[in-house]
Amino acid sequence: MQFAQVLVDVPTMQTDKPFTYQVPAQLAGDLKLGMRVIVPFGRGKRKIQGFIVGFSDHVDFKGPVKPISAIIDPNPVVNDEMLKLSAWLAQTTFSFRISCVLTMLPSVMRAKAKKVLQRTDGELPAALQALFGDHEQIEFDQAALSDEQTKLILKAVQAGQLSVDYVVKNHAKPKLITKVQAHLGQPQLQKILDQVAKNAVAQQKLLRWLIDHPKDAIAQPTLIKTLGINASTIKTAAQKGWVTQSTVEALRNPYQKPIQKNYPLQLNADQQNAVDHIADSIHNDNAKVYLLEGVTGSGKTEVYLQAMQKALAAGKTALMLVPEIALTPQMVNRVKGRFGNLVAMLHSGLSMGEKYDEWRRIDQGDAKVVVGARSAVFAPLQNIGIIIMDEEHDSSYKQEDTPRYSTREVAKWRGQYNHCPVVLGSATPSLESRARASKHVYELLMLPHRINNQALPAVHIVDMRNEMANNVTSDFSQSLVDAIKLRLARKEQTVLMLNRRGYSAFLLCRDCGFVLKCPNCDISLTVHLKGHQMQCHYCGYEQPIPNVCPNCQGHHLRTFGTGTEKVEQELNQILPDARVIRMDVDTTKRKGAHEKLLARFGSGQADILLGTQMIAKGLDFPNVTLVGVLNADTSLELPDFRANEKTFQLLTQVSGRAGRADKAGSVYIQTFNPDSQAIQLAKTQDYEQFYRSEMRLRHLANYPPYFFTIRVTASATYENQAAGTIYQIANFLNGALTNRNIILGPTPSAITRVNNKYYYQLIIKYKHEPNLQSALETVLNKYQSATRHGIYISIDPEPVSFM
DNA sequence: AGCACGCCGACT
DNA sequence: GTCGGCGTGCTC
Repeated sequence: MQFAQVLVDVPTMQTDKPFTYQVPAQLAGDLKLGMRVIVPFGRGKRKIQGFIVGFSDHVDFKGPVKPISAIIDPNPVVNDEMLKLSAWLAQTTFSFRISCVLTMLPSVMRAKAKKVLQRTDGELPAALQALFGDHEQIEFDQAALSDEQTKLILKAVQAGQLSVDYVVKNHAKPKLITKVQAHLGQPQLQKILDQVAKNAVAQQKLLRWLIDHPKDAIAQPTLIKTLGINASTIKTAAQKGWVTQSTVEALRNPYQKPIQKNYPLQLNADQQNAVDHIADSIHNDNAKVYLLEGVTGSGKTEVYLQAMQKALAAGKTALMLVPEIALTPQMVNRVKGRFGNLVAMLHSGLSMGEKYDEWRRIDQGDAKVVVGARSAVFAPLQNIGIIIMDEEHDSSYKQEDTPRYSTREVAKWRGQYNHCPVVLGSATPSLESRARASKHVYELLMLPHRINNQALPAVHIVDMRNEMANNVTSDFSQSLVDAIKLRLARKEQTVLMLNRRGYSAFLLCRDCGFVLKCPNCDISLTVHLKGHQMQCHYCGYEQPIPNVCPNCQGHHLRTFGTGTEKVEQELNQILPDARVIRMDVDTTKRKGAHEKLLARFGSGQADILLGTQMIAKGLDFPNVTLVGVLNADTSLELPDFRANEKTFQLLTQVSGRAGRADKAGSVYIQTFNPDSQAIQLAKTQDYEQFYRSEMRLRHLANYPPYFFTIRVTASATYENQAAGTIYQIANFLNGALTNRNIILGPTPSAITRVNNKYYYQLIIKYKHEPNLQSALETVLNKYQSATRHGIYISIDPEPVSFM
């Protein structure tokens, strides 16, 4: 194997193929497939990161072949499965293979090459001399240097006084700790202890500990802390030969709190049936996809846990995916309580280092169960026995930037590769999945009953048009207020949902009709009382709330569209004694804030939990007997064909938060569209009927699941560039594709300008389109050079929204 | 991406 | 004449 095929870390169309490199003799024995290496690339001395994707004995490339410079990690970081998966992913998501490889790995492996300036010989100009000081080499960070300095440096390089070198920076460093262990036997230590000076207290403490723990290897910092001694005592002890110090890899474990063990629960007949079916596939290496449709509170989680247990019992591993927001401590404790140290967690709350450590635990085979959000679908588990995807309809499973993969599709691919079942679970499956179950592509498993046959909560629809007619300007109907008061009196808890954060959606001048907009985006600014700022939810722009109209200097500015901040204020007025916790992006930004707020609510330190849709999932608080939805219309009014589906799912999910233990629950849904299908059916929580009625609408309008969809977006600095490009693409596609598909648009995207870039899009609806893949690849190739002019094309297969 | 080459206008 | 602006092409 003289040559290696290397995927270079340069995400462009022209470099999206393996490059051939020589295997130098000194690396020949160590190089393995999937290893991360450093290679020279380009004319200069530029060095970059690459991944070995193949070996060969001959070269096809005509031209000089360079040798691989070095190996980055001692072991391969990408296995055979991941190499194949990355190729498939690159093709189906129209993205670069290297981008796919990098998304599968922890972010610390996104190495960046650093330029370093090295002194060679001769006197440097005074200005540069000052820059170097005593150092022989410094980092060449052009951004931190002035133009003058850069010029001087380039001159010095040409004159041979300096040289530019490249260092590929690797952040993926395992954390190392020093362990201490007794080196002598107990009798010898005892003898030393007897002879040691009476005032050498620290040494005595250490010796006593060593005598008590003859075998233990303890982390040095822990030993220092427990004994109250310092590092020099241990150093001296090592020099005297009492102890040995060794450096080992420390894996940061983010959940070190002791977790209460829990045991499998008794299953009801439906649950048992589901577990039996899944177990059957596990034992027969059958890559079947199951749709587990269970009403809220039907015990899906217990089915998951017991199915995973079956996989472990068969000597295999288990992967469980959950929406990011549902990774609550409750969920974590439940899984950890069942499988203990075998569990690795992957979620956004971990630091980069912690994620890397968890990844390594999985890679080394120390963790057999992985629980995590979207990106955990790439966890380097081997010999997977089951993949579970909870709340499979959740939109957070779709990655919204490149590679725009669907977690569900990746999970199914891995199911095929590992010959294991994939379980998609939901109370409100996506219509796509439910339709596939009807066509027997998936096997449908139903959990129609709640645990202990508990009744579903009673749902009341409150017609807000009547409330308005009664001249009520509050965001609360009288019936909802009465219901909350009743819970307060009974010392029960309430969950209130309003799907809009901030104080109010926009600020309007009643004199001239002016609405304050973001200077960078085509969107109105949201009023936030906290910090007294107007905020853009798209680009993060902020400015103080104006006192007078910026347009006419009038004083009649009014806020419209209630957000959670305002509701919190209203609650304090209507129910001054109620203790309210508000949970939205603004109150949960800090690390751990989410958990803290939920823990406070769970322990009864508040009466009302008010939040955006982040409170709709997975919460299980037995004392919650009332759920109020303040405005069910926000998601219904979206200009998206999935508006009904999203509304029904959200209402059903949030309703499921009420009455989960022995107390009956009730739900109040306030709406201006009480007759809408989505809201009427959420009342009875009848998913099957919703499915049937919504399928009819989708069929009539040629929408998914009857059609596949793909979105092509052109973005550019100038509006005419974006528009011009998308029209050219539309023309090309009309010629290149068969006439059996439908192209919607081109149109400006719902928010045409975001962060000073213009977005235009078109949507292709198709059933079977043989030319699609090649036509879209042609589009990408054609417009690849346009990136130089700030024009970008993006292709999104099965977008979650058409906006 | 990032770098070099190369072709044009404006300076010591 | 040469310095440096940016448009273009290539990287094993």
